[in-house]
Amino acid sequence: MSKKVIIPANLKSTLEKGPKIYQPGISVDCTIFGFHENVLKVLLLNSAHSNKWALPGGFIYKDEPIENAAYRVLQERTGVENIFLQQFNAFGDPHRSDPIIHQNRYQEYGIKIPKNNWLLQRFITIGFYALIDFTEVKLEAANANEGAQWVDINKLTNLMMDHEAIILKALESLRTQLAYLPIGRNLLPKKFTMPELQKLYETILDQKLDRRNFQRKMISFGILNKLSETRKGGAHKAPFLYTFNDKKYQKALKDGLYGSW
Amino acid sequence: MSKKVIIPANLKSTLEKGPKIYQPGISVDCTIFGFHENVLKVLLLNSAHSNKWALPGGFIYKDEPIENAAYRVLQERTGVENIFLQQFNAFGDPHRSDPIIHQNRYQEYGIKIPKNNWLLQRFITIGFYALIDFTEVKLEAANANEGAQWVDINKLTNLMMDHEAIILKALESLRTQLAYLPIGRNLLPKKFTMPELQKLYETILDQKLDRRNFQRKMISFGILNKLSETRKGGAHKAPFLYTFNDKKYQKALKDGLYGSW
DNA sequence: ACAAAAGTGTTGTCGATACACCCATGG
DNA sequence: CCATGGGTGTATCGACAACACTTTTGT
Repeated sequence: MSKKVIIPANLKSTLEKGPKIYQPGISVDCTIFGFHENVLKVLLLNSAHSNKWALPGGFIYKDEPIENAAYRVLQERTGVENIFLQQFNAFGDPHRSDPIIHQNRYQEYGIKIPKNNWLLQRFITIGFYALIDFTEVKLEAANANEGAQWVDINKLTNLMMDHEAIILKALESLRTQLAYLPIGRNLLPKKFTMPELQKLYETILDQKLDRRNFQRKMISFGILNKLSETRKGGAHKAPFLYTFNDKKYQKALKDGLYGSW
Repeated sequence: MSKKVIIPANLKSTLEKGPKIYQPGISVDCTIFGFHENVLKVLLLNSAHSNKWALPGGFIYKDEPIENAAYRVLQERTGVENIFLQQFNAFGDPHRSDPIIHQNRYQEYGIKIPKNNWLLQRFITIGFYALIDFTEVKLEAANANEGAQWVDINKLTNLMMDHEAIILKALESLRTQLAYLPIGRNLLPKKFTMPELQKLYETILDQKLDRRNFQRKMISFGILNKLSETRKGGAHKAPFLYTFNDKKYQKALKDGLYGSW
């Protein structure tokens, strides 16, 4: 897992006070999906020194629900309010966390982690995935050495620990959910066109879909409002804009797109 | 969560050595589904004194994968080998575990848990559900005060902490999986009849299904072997027996019953 | 005017549903 | 011999996939 936004002064205090204020041995990690220029991306942190990518993650305060901890991480990294957040799996291989990673990270600031410090012990992480409107995120470097960046999901490389496996599992879960829950509400801007929505589906599913059948199906779900405006400025015929019908969207989130058996 | 099979002598050692051999603050809880006499049941433990039902659960050894811990719990309670085991959710409300429960439990053996003992702290539990062939389970009382019993899922009452919520979430997950994964392999005896399989589905889904359509659909999945034997002894026409085709069943477990999009 | 993208319509196929009939068995 | 439950067949409906034609827009 990774840590919340910190400055060196806080690092030391985390080492000492960590076990007192956090649940020991547990973390949350968030796979944050965004969609931009027809590419599905994941928000990752990179450490200038270690040259490894990491999922945004954090610890859980002693009196904090797990979901809140995940939400806190998202807020810190993206500042976005309207987020779809879903717990999907716990990762607990005994050797998934590598003490050396923490050692190196602290080394960058000239700090040596004492032996047997809680940070060096085994961590079980609870994985969440989040869907976020790319256009609403303003990336702010936590500090000079740690920046957040969007990374193409098909170009993942050089990830820390088991973070790549976590992302792949998140994607798998997202695909499964796609089959019976509406998405897009959090991945697209308020107003969007049908082709944009279709591209999103095609990207997540990694598969071409028929333009007309897709449109009919989406409309049949009854969660869209068709606007009379069109998206001007494209090179060709202007497509209509849509918004999600919030009420019906929420209902579909609860009951599923197809109702029950 | 609950603890593994223990005798009083072990209770004290758990208090002291617990934090050294187990991951602190984390447990696993197993919702074990069985099917018998057309009723879906869950395997629960009851404490003679506390008069509360609890899910079989346990702790995770320092060097043990989470799944192994869950499997260990299943083995201890059921002795069954062929088990479908699935992680489905982590439960982490800060106030879900109640120190008084542990105090009372130990009180039964005349032991008082020291203040600040690890057992009294917050626990996050990782929920698994298991599907088990009812006929293969031999319930053995762990000790005089703690017995395991099958409880009708529609008659849950007086459960410990958040265990009822965990079971309901497990059932919900099971229903969802039913839509795209084969089940039954672990819930039914080797040989079974189509009406029996149907009853299983109807029970899990809590819904009547058409006899003939159900049969056609099941056969179309291609995971069944029809035997030439029939189930004699019933009051009416003898139904054919089936077995699962293990190879194709495993394949369906991987790829889903409908393939991918 | 034309290429490229978007809107809209039609048809065939396959699976899901609904129902009807026949067969076997125990009482 | 009849009530009950199980095996098998068929008609219909609807969802989905495949495909064609028209409309709009920028260049």
